Amino acid sequence: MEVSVSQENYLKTILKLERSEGIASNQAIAQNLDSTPAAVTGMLRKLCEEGLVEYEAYQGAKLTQVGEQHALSTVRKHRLWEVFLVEKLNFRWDTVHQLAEELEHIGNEDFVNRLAEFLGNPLFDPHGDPIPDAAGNIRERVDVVFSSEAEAGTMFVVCGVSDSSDEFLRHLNRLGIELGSKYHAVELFEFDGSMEWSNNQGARILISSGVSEKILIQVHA
Amino acid sequence: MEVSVSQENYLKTILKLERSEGIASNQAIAQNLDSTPAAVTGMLRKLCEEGLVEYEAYQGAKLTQVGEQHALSTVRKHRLWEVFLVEKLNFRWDTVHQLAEELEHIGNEDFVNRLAEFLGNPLFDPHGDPIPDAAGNIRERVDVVFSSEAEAGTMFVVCGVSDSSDEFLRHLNRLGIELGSKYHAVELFEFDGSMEWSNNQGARILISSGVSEKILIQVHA
DNA sequence: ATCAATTTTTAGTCTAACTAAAATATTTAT
DNA sequence: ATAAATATTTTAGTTAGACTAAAAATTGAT
Repeated sequence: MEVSVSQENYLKTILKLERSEGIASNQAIAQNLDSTPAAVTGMLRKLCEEGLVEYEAYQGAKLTQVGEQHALSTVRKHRLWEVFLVEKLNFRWDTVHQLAEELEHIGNEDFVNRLAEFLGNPLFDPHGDPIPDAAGNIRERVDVVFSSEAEAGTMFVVCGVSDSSDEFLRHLNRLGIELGSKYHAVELFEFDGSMEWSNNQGARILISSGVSEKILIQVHA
Repeated sequence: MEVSVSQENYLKTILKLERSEGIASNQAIAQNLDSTPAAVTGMLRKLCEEGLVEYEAYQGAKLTQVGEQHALSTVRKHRLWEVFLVEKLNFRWDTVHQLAEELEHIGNEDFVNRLAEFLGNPLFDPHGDPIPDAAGNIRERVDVVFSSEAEAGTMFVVCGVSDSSDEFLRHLNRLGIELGSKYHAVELFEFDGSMEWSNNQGARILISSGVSEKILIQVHA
């Protein structure tokens, strides 16, 4: 049973939509993959025939056990490669997505597991996204909230982003924000939802609500 | 200028044939890629239009400067990935070819160079094949001969193979021969060209001419 | 029950690479 | 120099995989 690159991208998208919306609608899949609902119908039929997706006409798509394992394996590969690229090859976190998008389609389980082992079985990728283990289990993080929720006066650590686009990550680079950065929430401006943060050197930065709503943090005890 | 996977495989094949035969004939290319001369003609036209190959009808193909650089870069990637797979992920040398064949088509110069740097800019891959440097220079080895040439009484080190097929490498595994193995040529049997070697523990093995003609060695001074 | 939104069907497109067989060019041997 | 053998190219069409536009069907909300 050969799964094509395009098919793997469908599986990944369906996994994501299933987790966020419960079911993957045709239109949502099309939007995510920059395609059309008609094309999606065709592919869902094929994936259904191959036992990767449960699909009844007009009822949207869900992954089968097999399909979900495959999708999780692809996500696992993607995130492991991102770790490799950042930690071993010294890429910046805003430049690894496209390469990982290509690398994720190569090789079998054995290969991925060796890669994971080599990297020390990391739990999170450079954007803070959890890496599924060999069995497909994702340890979801607890105590993680969006930085827009941080109350004035609290200390926190940046531990993820909900948008891994190059543009957003480059913006964070300019602000000097990266995974592990520690800040103090100085003030929330009700007027526009923007915030002022200070770092442990006392330097202050202003964060727009658009940005603070995409940064994941853990508040210090 | 996008070069497809298939095109990169053509370039690699032409490079190989050019080095061994001076020019790459249509038939030879077809044979190497398990295709037909007619298909090769079509692809050579396309590669010529894209400036990767010099090609005049009926005259065979040669790489242009650009085409050669591209082919060398692909070979570089292939061999670096083989080093990665064997040294970092602990694959055996007879199991890395297919994976490297897929990995070699991913990413740009920057990526390869970082990979090389990470691996310590190795000069040879796990089969003893030289790895082109970033500029495309291959340091060909000197003092290397086929083991079938070893005279009785000499000591030598295995430093390469001219056949990297899984079958051959697995055969060497069974014989206990690997890169860096040291042997003493005990005797050459004129009858069938087979040889007897002994290792530094005194264990003796019989090597058929078919095998000794594919093993590259450096004779000890 | 009706209408708007969504999904599916239909019919056909596109790209990249391939093949078989006929036609043409080149090379080799005489 | 020329015929025969060999190699290459042309022609015409195939295949695979995924896509599109527009028409038809279905669903869900009121």
